Amino acid sequence: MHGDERIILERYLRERGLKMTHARETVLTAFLSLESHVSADAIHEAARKLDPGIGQATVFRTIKLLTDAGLAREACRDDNARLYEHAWNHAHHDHLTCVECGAVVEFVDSSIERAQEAVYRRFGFVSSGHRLELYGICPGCQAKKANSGL
Amino acid sequence: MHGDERIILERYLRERGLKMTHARETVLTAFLSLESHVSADAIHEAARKLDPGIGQATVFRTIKLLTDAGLAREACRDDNARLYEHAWNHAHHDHLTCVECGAVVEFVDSSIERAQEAVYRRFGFVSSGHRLELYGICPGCQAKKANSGL
DNA sequence: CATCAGCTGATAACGATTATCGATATCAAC
DNA sequence: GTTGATATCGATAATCGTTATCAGCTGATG
Ligand SMILES: [Zn+2]
Ligand SMILES: [Zn+2]
Ligand SMILES: [Zn+2]
Ligand SMILES: [Zn+2]
Repeated sequence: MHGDERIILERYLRERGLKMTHARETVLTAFLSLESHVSADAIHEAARKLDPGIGQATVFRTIKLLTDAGLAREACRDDNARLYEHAWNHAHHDHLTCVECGAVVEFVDSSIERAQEAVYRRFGFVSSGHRLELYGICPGCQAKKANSGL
Repeated sequence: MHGDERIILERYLRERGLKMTHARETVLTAFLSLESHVSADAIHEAARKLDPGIGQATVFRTIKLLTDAGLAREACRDDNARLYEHAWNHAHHDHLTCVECGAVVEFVDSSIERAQEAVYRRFGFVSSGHRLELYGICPGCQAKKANSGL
């Protein structure tokens, strides 16, 4: 499991004279064991279950490596903290977040993606990525509100 | 100039037993005098030119009031810091940012906006706003790259 | 005048991230 | 195996944007 990601990271490190170490492998395993959008703190916690000696600084450093290697991606921000998600074999998608309960729906909408390409062309830009976050109230929270309000 | 915004803020404050003070008026004027996307620090700097006694805390507090009153809106984030822009008589728009030089183009694309509505309907959410940021390389930076690279 | 709530600026506190540092691990060259 | 250069580690301090705290001020009310 997660063999691909390990190989990707190993190659990324080797290509710039860096080393695949136990700590980095532990952080990678911890990150891959978590789903959806996780904070550096959550990754640290998961990593310490595998090896209690892993330090917080190493987690931050390794997250940066994972991001540069294309294995992680900054997904959004939980108010103050950055949240990361898997980027390898995890196709591009955007996020629809409930402002009441925090639920997150991942979606892809091809007509949005196409329209974005048209915007790039309109202004002569070459695309290098985008971030789209829709905010709203999910069906569950709508029902809750309707019940309490009526 | 800026009479509308002043009246909006005054009413917002009065409705909840708060007061229109000199410091708040100064911060509002400073904010309105700046264009595009500004940090709390930039607003503080502009406010101190009007009244050197304005404190940093007051700027943060007033920005929150302006946001709640509908006069300001959190536009994006300059890495770590939040950036604000005018929200009154300043129609909704999204941002196209050059990752090389930092230039920002504001745009509205009705087909993107419509497609977003369709996403809300698809998942049964009630919309409460969205944030779309496109990143790319502007024509100027493309030319610069082509010249130096060739 | 006395009171009371809101407001102010300075300062301390906070939390996420980054930089620093001495100690340790790695590994090629000798 | 020894050496030495370099990378890495975890702990800790430092940074930086933002918030909370607090003592003094202001302006209205009675
Ligand atoms: Zn997208
Ligand atoms: Zn996601
Ligand atoms: Zn939009
Ligand atoms: Zn804008």
